[in-house]
Amino acid sequence: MSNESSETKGGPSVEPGRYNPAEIEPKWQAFWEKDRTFATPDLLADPSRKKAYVLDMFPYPSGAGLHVGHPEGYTATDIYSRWLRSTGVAVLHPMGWDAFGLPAEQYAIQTGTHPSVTTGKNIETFRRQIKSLGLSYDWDREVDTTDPAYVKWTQWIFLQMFHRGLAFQSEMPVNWCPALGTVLANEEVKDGKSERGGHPVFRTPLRQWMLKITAYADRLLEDLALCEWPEGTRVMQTEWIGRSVGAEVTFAIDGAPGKSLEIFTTRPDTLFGATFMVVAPEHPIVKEITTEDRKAEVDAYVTRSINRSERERREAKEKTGVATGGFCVNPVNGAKVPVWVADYVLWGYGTGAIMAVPGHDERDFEFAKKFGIEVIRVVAKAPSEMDAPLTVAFVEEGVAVNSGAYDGLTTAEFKTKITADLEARGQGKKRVEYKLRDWIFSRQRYWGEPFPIYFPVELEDPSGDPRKGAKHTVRFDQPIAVDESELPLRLPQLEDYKPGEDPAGPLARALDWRFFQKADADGTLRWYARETNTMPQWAGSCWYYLRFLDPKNPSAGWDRALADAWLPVDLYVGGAEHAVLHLLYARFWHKVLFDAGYVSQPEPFKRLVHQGMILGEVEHTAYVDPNGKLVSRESMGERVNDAGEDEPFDKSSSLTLTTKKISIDDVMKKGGDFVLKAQPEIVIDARAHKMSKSRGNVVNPDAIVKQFGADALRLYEMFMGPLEATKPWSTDSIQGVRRFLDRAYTVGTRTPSDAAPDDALLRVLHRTIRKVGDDIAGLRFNTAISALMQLVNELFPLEAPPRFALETLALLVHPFAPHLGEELWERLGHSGSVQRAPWPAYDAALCVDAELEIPVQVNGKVRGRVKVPADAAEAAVVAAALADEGVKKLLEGKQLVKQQYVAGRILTIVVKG
RNA sequence: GGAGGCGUGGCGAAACGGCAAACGCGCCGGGCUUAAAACCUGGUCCCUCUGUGGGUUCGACUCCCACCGCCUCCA
Repeated sequence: MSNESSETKGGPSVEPGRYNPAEIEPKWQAFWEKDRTFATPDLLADPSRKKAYVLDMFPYPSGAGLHVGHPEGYTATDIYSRWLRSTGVAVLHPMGWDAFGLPAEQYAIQTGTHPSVTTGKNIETFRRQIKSLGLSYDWDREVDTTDPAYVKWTQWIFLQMFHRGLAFQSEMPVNWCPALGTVLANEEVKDGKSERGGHPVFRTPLRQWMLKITAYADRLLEDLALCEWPEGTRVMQTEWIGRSVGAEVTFAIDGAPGKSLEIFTTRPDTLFGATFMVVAPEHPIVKEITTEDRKAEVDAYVTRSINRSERERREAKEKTGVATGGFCVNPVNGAKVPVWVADYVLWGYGTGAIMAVPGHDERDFEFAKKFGIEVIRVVAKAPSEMDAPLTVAFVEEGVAVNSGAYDGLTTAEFKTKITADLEARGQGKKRVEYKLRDWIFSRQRYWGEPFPIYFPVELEDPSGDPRKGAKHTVRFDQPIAVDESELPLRLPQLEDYKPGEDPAGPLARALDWRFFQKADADGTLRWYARETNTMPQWAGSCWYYLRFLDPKNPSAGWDRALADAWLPVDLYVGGAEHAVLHLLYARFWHKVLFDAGYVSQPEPFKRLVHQGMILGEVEHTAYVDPNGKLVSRESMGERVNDAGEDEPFDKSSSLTLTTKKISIDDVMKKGGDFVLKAQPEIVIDARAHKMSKSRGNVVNPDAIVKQFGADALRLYEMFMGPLEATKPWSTDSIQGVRRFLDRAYTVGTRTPSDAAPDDALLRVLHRTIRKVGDDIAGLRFNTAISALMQLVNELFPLEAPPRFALETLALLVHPFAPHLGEELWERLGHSGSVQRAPWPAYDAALCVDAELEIPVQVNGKVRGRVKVPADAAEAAVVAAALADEGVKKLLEGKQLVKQQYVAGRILTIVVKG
């Protein structure tokens, strides 16, 4: 109600009787809540009804609150959902919180506040902010992954995997970061340091829970065909799984009858070019094969390598390795080939051993060159090039050369033939290998789901108490599942959340929680120890879309009948940063549940869309050297400074440059560049950057809602450009959509006339109905809004617009600007939500103008325009065109070659002579 | 280095292979006002002009090839 200038600074002031979002938005939000307007219909009671499950990737409720990127995807799904509901579809559109995670725990470490308290507060903020946007979620279905009632079923799913042998323990060399007190995934480690905080990371073997995602590799790959997903995302998943077909080949070890080395290769056709073998430093054969004289060097190398991370080893610029002194025998030609150990071969992939073919593999070539090993060409573009020297590895396919009886075969033929031949001789077989590894599923942290697993404890003194330090051994090799009736297994309260230097994690210190006694079958009390690792943050988000189906069910994670009715998710919207891991993990869990009979759809998410990133406002920056001299863009280079950061420098003077913000008023366009008005020879940068605290260009949605209203924020974010595109923010442009809402309100609240719309207006209305509906279905919200703007511009001059026009406006605008839509609908005399009114229908015949102006093209150029009735036949259009002076002149004395009329669009005539 | 995407007015953008620039921002003028903002109203020329060069086609922003530049992800 307040229109004090201090509160609306920068935004439009509100006069009485005008559009005032501060008044109508809370009003309708309260109405929806009371009216339960967005309650999910009971699909089981009405199984024939069309359904749509519309889902947003639920957020991690961070302390920073909502970001303008969040409303982008949320508004898109909201518009889609509201539109679907008004067309009679049963819609499930829920929201929840992915609330386990590191920040709350870090905060707890610093302040001693329990993470559940921090999490609760953050959720409250997020919920308030999201509700202020007028999003049509069914809030009765809200879920929180940290809620014990939710954790219960996360643990239950884990047990299903455990019982199926899909969850197992393994000693894994992991990325252990003592500072963070956790094991990090490979993608969380950059250059030997943690991505978060930059703490050093070490390779160390640690007992870990693993999930056997590799067992599903083929199905995860194949079923991508069922996913209507962005091409890029499907490609990324495919590459992440990394299926490759090749052969496992057995190389006998020279001088050790009966002993052999198995290698995996995708290029068995290059076997004749194998001039050495390489085994991973972890390979057990290293010990057996290394000769006495090589032992010291090999041992030193192996020790050094094992401490390097896999990533480091893969990315290493310089190949390293040492010869073991041992030899293998090439099964195809009996040649003796030396065996090397080198860390560019990874123990986790294939068999941890390769045959090295320097002629046709880049890494092998590099290695051979460095160590002076022979390079043999066995593939060539043509047989005549069999002796062409190799200056780089020839990795393409071609025809076989120098390969005995196989010479002349194409790469593909050779692969098939040699694989079959090796198999017949028992020296190899076809093998499929994946880049995908099993998923390291445990974290040594507090704020996560505890594993519902415990282990027997063996005491040196059977009457001792392990909680009081009695000597004991935990039998990790005998994991026992917590009985389902005892779920959820809750986290203990702790005073101290710090991870500490013990990789077992903070839960290991909760002795009263960790150790407990239980009676045996014969009645004797025995000690047990709980698992002290917790699950990673991914766990909760792997199945939240299932809990939304049945969020309050105390006796099951979800009801199977509800899953059958609602799945799959019809539209899933979220950031591209989850293109690989979250989506792959969730698909994996889903398939496990599918196999276990808890869901009957093979894939969880049918149509997936990634909303584009919203960047900060465009900034104009000039480069300045230390003497204050401006340096033009083209003489600027980038280099790495002593601190290891990229920095700009002047290529002519070599001085380090700093950036200086330039006001748009001091800038002008020259050619394709922006230059300073005062010094046009200085080219400056004009671009938008990612929003970040350090850059100070973060836009807070709360402030925008306060200044312009939620409908304006929603509309602006949808009007900026295509949903998937990266777009720069512009506060100036919000004024434009706010102005539109203002005008829509002004015209929409005029007293309607009961007269029917005239023909022209009627056609505009029908065309707009069609356009807006089609665009919503295709998620083209920017063009739908443009059509609504045109409609309002059309209606604005009318003092008393026809009632039909105003009702159509209210109905069409409501998915985008729901508060305004409701207000207009109410002011037109309706009671109840506009959401319950049916979406207007259009008449296709009324979607075109009665009379069209058809351009006439002669030899590729538009030479005239003719007005014809919309349904005019080709002959009539041609006749009209020939009557056109300009066209007639061009045709005189020429010979007609071709004439084509594209109905309603264009008439094209081609003449010669 | 690889994969995916994108290059259209001063800016965000629009355009089933068929009138390039809809819609909005900004800018300029007029009205209202003592004045300004807001609001209303009109304008935003010229250049066949869609990153560059080729090709397909009666016709290319759109399809194909090459190049240049930018972004994202992976290495």
